[in-house]
Amino acid sequence: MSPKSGDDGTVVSLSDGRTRPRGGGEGRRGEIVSAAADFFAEHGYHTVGMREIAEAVGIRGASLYNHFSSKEEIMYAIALRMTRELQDQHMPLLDAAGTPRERLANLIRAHILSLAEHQTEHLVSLREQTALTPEHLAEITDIRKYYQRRVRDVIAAGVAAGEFHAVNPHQAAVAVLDMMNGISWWLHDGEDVEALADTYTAYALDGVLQSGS
Amino acid sequence: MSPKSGDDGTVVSLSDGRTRPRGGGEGRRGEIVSAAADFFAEHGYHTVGMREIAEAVGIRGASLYNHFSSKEEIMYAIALRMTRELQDQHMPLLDAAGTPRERLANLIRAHILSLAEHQTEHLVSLREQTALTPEHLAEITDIRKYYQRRVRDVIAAGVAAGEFHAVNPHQAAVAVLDMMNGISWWLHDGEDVEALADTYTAYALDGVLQSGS
DNA sequence: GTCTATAATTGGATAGAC
DNA sequence: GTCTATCCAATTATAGAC
Repeated sequence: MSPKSGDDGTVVSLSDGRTRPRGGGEGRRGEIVSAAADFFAEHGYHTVGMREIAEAVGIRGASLYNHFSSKEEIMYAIALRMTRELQDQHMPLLDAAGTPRERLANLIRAHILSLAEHQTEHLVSLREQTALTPEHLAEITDIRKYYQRRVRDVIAAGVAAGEFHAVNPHQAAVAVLDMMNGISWWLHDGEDVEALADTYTAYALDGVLQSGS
Repeated sequence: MSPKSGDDGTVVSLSDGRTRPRGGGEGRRGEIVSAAADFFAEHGYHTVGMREIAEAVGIRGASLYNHFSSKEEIMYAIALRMTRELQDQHMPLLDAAGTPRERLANLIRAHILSLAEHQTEHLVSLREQTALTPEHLAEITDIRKYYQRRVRDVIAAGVAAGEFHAVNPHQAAVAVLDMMNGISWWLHDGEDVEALADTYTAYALDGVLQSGS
């Protein structure tokens, strides 16, 4: 087994010809999460059975319980991966040097690019929140709220610096995030994601945040 | 039974002190749909049992089948009520006299007001699409697409008239609709809906549609 | 870590009396 | 139209061998 691969040797080919183990490098667990996310996105959390998920990764239903203690734990892993990944990768962009406008532009671009890269997981973690236990939901919600607060703060900083006209940073942050997250519902393969990111950056920075409301 | 009421006499009090039968005036069926929508919004379609819905309207689970042939038919009624209502009530606003900008402003306001009035149904019909049969989903999707096309067309008309700067009416329509529909997820009682409609109208007309992308 | 077999429960839907 | 009683299928999760 020469190129580094998943536990069963499954690999995913990248655009430059190299390969990486399927499932985000977490081995079998990552494989399961990715397969489950695809099914959940297509058919919804509750219509998908453990047997289907298992079959997709080449094992039997019962064997899933060697990796996750319940179906909900798989869903939780999806939601956590998405929210944490967005937070860990994007918050540094808001902490970096630059004007508020520049920092927000970087975040919007990064947000849309990761959303496009993990579209199914993102859609599932937005749509299937009711599948989470109250404790897990609370944890996910906290992370989301923190992310939203940070966006609000950089908008407020931009308003203070005279770069934006919006008078209500909280409401503007919600509107911009809802507009971006909506992309998860309709983005299809073959779309020019870079152009999409440019367009939405303009919608936000030269649009919503200049509307003077 | 003096004021007009539901089959069981249940009434809803309006802001001016008058009452109307609960459930949108469709009698028992409307009552069931409203109760189901509340539960679906709170806990998700699949976590809610027929027995719970029945109990909420004061009957037994089996009796629901005198009004709906299946649980999915209840969900379908929710989705159809929301999509058709938006279409029937709002398309005339786009057909009326006035500039594209004025007509779109009227639609945005009406969209947000009905969304606030029927928030739970709206959230459910957006989020629980995977609960619908393929046939019903296709029907709902067609109505949604038509609505979106009409918004795109009025944007295109506004661009042609020099009222808007957006170069891609389709993408701008999607962004504006996603931004508005996002409201369903977080709107809470006591919010000033009129002010919200004003703000979002500005986000769209003076924001996204002036961003020049 | 995966398997077969099965437990345990849930939940949508039906039958037939009233 | 509503009830009680029940069926039946599906599905999460466990037990214990390999």
